[in-house]
Amino acid sequence: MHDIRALRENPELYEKAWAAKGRSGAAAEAVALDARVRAIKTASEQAQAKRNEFSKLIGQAKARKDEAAAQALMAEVEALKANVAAETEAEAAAIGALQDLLASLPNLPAPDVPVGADEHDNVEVRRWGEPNAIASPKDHVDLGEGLGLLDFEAASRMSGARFTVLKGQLARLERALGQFMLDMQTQEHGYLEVSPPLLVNDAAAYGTDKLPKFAEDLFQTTDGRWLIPTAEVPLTSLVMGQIVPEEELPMRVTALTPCFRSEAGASGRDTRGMIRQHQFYKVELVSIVAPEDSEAEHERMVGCAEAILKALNLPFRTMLLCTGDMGFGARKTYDLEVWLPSQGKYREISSCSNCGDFQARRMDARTKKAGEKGTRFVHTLNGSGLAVGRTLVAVMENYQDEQGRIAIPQALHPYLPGLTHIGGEG
RNA sequence: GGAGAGGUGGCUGAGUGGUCGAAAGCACCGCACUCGAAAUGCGGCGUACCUUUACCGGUACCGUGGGUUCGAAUCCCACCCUCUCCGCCA
Repeated sequence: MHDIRALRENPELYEKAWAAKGRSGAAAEAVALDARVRAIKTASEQAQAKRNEFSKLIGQAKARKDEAAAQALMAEVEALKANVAAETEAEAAAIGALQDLLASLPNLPAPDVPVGADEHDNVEVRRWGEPNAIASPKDHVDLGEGLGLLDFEAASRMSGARFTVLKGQLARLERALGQFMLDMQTQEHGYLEVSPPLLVNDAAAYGTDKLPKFAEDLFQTTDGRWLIPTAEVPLTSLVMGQIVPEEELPMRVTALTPCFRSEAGASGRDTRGMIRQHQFYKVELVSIVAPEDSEAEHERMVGCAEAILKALNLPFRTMLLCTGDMGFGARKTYDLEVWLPSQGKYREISSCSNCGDFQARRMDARTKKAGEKGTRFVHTLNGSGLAVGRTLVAVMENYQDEQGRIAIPQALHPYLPGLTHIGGEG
C-alpha cells in the first residue's frame, strides 16, 4: 500500500516506477481519485454535521418534553436524510476505488536499485567458492533415483506433477538440512524460532501483498483460508494491527515450514526434478525494524542467508535484482544463487527483500517510541535462509562422486551421526 | 458439534436510543506544595482522516459487517474472537 500523501506531493516519482512496470498513467489516476475522495468526503462530512446538529436539537426538545418542536425539527431533517445517504455512499465508493487502485500497484524500488527489464539486468554483487570440477555431473534426479531414494512416479500417482517422495537417508538429509539452518539462524544470528500456522486468512495474505493480485499463485482451503506460500506470511503477520514499542525492535523471527505454491504461471518451467514443486520446506527469516534501520538490516539478513551456503561449502553468487525482476512488495532484493553442476549455472536458492513500509501500511503495523506522541509504520524484511528443497538439490549435485554417491557436508555431521555418504555401503 | 457467558480507551470497569468520544479508578504527563522525594491538590491525557499557514472546526471509530431510526456503545441480523460445561478428537 502506498502513502497517498507522498504520492500527491511527488507523482512523477511514482509514475516513473509504475510506467516501467506497465502501469503508465496510474499515478495520475490515483491523484485524480484522491482529489475526488477528498472533495466527496468534505461534502459528505458537512451533510452529516448538519444532520447531527438537527438530531441534537431534537434530543434537546425531547428532553424538555417539547414534542411539537421535536416533530417540527424531525420534519425538517427528513429532507436531509436522502442527501446524507447519497453522500456517504459516494464517499465509500470513491475510497474503495482508490484503495483498490493503490493495492494493485507495486512498491517503489529503492534509489540504488539498478534499472533493468528482466533477470539479465541483475547485478552480481559478489561471488563465493569455486565450482568443483566434476566430470559429467549427474543431476539430482538421476542421482536420487539411482540411489532408489527419490521417487517422482509414486508422488505423481498420489498427488500429480511437481511433488516428490524422498526416502531413507535422503529424507533424513532433508530433515538434517532444515534443522541445521534453523539452529544456525537461532543460535548464531539471533532469530527467534517460531512455529506458525500454515493456514492463514485473507487479512494476513493481503497484508503480505499476496492478495488480491496473486490469489492464483496460492492454494485455498474449502473454508476460505490460504495455505502459506512462504512463512513470510505468518511471521510478518505477527505484527499485523499492532503498535510495537520501539525498544522491542529489531524483532527477528524465523520458522521452518512447508510452503505451498500453485505455480500457476510456471507451467512448462523446471518440470524435471524438485527445483520447482507445489510443496517444499523453507527456513524463512523475517525482521521487523524501525524505518531508519531497514537498509542495514537488509545487508545483515543477506549475510545470515549466505552463512548457510558458506557453512555447507556450496559455491554461490549474490545478485542485486534490477527494477524489472523485483517482486511486487519489494523495495530492494538480493537473490542468492547456488551453483548447480548439472545445469552448469547458478540457480536461485534464496531471496532477501526489504519491503520498507509497504507491507506495514497494508497490515497497519506501527511502532511507537516510549513517551513520544504518534506512531510510525515499521519496515518489514523477509528472506529465505534457505529453501531446504533446493539446498538438498545443491548438496546432492555438488557432493556427488563418480559412483553416484553423495558425501555429507562437514557441517551436517552433527545432524547425521556416523553417516559420511549416502549410497554404497554408507 | 451442542449449551451458556462475554468482547467498551494503555489497563480495570460504568454506561434507561438523545450534549456519550464515552463515568470512575489505575497508569502516564505538567503545575503547585517540598531542600528533595513520597503523600496530597489542580490541570492535562485515545486513534485516523478532512478543512486550515496556524488556531479553531468537522467526520468516523465502543469485536467486524449490515440494518432500524431524525439520532445507535445502547435495538435487530449475520459473522469473528475469547471463556465455561458437554460431546468428539491427534
